[in-house]
Amino acid sequence: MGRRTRGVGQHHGNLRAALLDAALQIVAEGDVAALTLRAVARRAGVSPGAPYHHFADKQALLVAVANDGFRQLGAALDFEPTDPVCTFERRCAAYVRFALDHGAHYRVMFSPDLDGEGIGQVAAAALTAFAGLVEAARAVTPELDDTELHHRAVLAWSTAHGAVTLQLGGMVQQLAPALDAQALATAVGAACVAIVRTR
Amino acid sequence: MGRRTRGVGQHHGNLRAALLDAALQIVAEGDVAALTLRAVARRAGVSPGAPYHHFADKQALLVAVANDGFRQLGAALDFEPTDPVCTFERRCAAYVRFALDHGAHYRVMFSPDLDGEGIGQVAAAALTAFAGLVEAARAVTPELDDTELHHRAVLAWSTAHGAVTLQLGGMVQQLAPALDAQALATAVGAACVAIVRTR
DNA sequence: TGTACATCAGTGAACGCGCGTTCACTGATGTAC
DNA sequence: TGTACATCAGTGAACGCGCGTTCACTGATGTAC
Repeated sequence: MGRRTRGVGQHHGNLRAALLDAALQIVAEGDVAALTLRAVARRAGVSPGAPYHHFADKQALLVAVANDGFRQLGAALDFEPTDPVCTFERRCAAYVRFALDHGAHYRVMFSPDLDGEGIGQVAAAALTAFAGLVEAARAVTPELDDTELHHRAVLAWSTAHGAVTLQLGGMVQQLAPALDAQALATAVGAACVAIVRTR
Repeated sequence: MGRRTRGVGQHHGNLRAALLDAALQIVAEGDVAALTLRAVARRAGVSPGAPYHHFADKQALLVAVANDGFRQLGAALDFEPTDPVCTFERRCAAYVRFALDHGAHYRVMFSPDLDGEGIGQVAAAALTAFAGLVEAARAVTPELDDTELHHRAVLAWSTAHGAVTLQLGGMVQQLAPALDAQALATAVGAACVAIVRTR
């Protein structure tokens, strides 16, 4: 259980975590396309076969990264609700802030390369996050029926997700240089409130 | 210039266009990751080397698809302005409608795989599209300064882009089954108006 | 209208590469006695 | 405290594959005379 001397050619100690870390580093530097199992192993200083002692295959590694991300996102959005509008606004802004602070995680979480087994888990995690958004919206406009509430929540999520995607792609920087990560998060929060309250 | 008999082993006639078509078909069926030059050639019924008579390399093919998409998007958004609010709303909705109707195009247009030469062209096209959005927003709220106008336009674009991305990923279908493409476009239009007008 | 010829747009085989995955192996670790 | 042994978590070589790209080639097309 304790640290061991990192002598040549034997056990690593905590390779699983190191592989997840390495994966995030790779995504942070290049795009998701650079995220190959061999590159991850290389980055972790380990042979190409080593990851298979911790993950069934490449997909399992991707799924683990995504689940990790959704877990952290859940934690980032989990704070005591206060005033309904304020809570909803903060939640939306926190979503954007988290996504921009954890760009690599976020990219994997929404990567179209996520496929096969275990993706159900990931989808469920995304759904849970969305449910939180719906509930926060319900507190703001309790008079709306469930369908309308879901529609508004989809629009709010679209705004947050779109802002994150455009920013991570470097486009916001080009179009509105004054909008840094923090300002973007705040602006998205306000926009989401406007969306839910409109009409 | 006329059609020729498609006899074995000779000229194709209009391979360039056929390759662009094939690329779109492939993206429409799988994800962008399935879009390999060899797959495109295969789909077009041609040898792996043939595309090189029409495109310098794989990137050039991607760029051509993206430029094609932006050109068509520009056309879809180019209609006579009427009432400012109505025009802005219609433009945003038309953006979403176009993107969903041309999902394959859209995916390539915003693919992170777009790199290298010629990407400047694509970026310029995206910027032009954005400028149109800003102008439409300016007509709605002429009292805002340029910076604030750009910020609102970024948020509106985020909403449209996010909605398209989530829908193309199949997530909207899961979260709000009643929101089909048309309804989503309409809802995004209304949301964008709310965003630009807010405060 | 024919003929010679340059050009164009294909073919198909080949290249080197990095990928995901497998597998026999090996040395370190932890446990039973 | 030692010793025998099962297990664990690595190595590194190898596999087959599809990729992007190149290249010598070839047959069809279009033009000059």
